[in-house]
Amino acid sequence: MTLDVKTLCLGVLTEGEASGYDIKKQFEQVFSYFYVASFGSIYPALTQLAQEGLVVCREESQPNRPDRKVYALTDAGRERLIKALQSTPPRHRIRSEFYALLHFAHLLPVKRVQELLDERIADVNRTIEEIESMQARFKDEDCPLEPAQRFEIGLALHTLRAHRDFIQDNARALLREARAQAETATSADIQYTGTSP
Amino acid sequence: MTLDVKTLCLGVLTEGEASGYDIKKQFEQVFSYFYVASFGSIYPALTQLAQEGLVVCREESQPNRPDRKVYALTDAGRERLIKALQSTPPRHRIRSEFYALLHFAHLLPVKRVQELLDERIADVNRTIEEIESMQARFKDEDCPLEPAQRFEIGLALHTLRAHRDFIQDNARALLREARAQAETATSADIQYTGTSP
DNA sequence: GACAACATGTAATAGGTTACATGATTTA
DNA sequence: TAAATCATGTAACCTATTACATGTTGTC
Repeated sequence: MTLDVKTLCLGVLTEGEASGYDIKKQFEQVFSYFYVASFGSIYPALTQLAQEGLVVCREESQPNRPDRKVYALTDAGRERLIKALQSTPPRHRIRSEFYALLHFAHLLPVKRVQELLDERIADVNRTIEEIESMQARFKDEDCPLEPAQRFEIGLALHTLRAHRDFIQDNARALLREARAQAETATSADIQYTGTSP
Repeated sequence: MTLDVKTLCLGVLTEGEASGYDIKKQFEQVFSYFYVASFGSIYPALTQLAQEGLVVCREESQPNRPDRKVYALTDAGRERLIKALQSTPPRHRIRSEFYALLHFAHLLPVKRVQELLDERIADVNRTIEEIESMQARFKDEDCPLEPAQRFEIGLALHTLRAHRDFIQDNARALLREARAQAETATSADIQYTGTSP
């Protein structure tokens, strides 16, 4: 079994009522570094959960704002969530264009490789900042994080920083080697430089 | 654009001819920690690539073995690959049941949390060993890895070890806190212990 | 006047996975 | 004799993304 959007929605709803829009924000702010979901999967998920009686829906009209559908967890929903959490194996999959591109970097101009490394560092830094700002938000609101959530955030930050630091510490040497190899290579037959006539 | 199975197949074929079966092995042995693909996606990918003229196929019969279809990269295929590598943004997505489960660990018995951490450590160690054995294989065969490939492997190992070490260094404290919280909680209303009558 | 935030939803499409069908040979 | 390795392929299914449709209010 795999933890799908439906189950994660139940999870978000353990923290209180929410609309599909709210849940999307929660996904972005809290789960984004290990789970991505779009409206196109969240709205249908909520509809299904309501049909199964795992959530209840109440329509709310607001002044100067579109109506919203506010969902709340039912007892059945809570049970279902806990069963799912009990039986889901703790998988962790990576789908990385970055690693794949590195693997074939010898087919690319050195400039492009440098770009890849720079973009990756920027990306990781953005993720780190997002997680840190979430951390700060929870501190302010004094809605305390669970111990396992602090652990989770600590682990994510530690892992991301190690990843970034390795790139920063070894990028120079890699680019130097790559440049040396590019010069040695018999002109244009190995690398695509984009400069052949 | 996203780096799909078709493009990765072209990539594998830059290292020489291969059958679908060979390519699957390459995916498992070399890409497995950042890209997973099954036969159900590889075989159709090769058929399509052949139709597009990006690879050529030659049927080979072997004694005491089933026939195999050996694919080779064409010039068009090589060009297409390089264009894809040039234009693909270096994304890196994680889909982690492990992190998700940690996020809702307060809904689970401490024993289950311990299990999750243990399984994760075992998983990471398995991945590390796989990568190290691949590294060793390349050393033996004296088919030297490209600089960027050594970088890639170094980065993966460094990141995985940091991830594992954080878990190992902090698991005890987490479990202690979780146990303390479980005792404080007013009996069965927060946690599912599986022991209520 | 354009864009972002608020708010929900659907249809087409993408990009896989899983399970099944088939079958010989080698190894434990 | 059971299982693993070699070898290819398809059909059903799943899950989620992208793009679109619709409309208000507040901000630059």
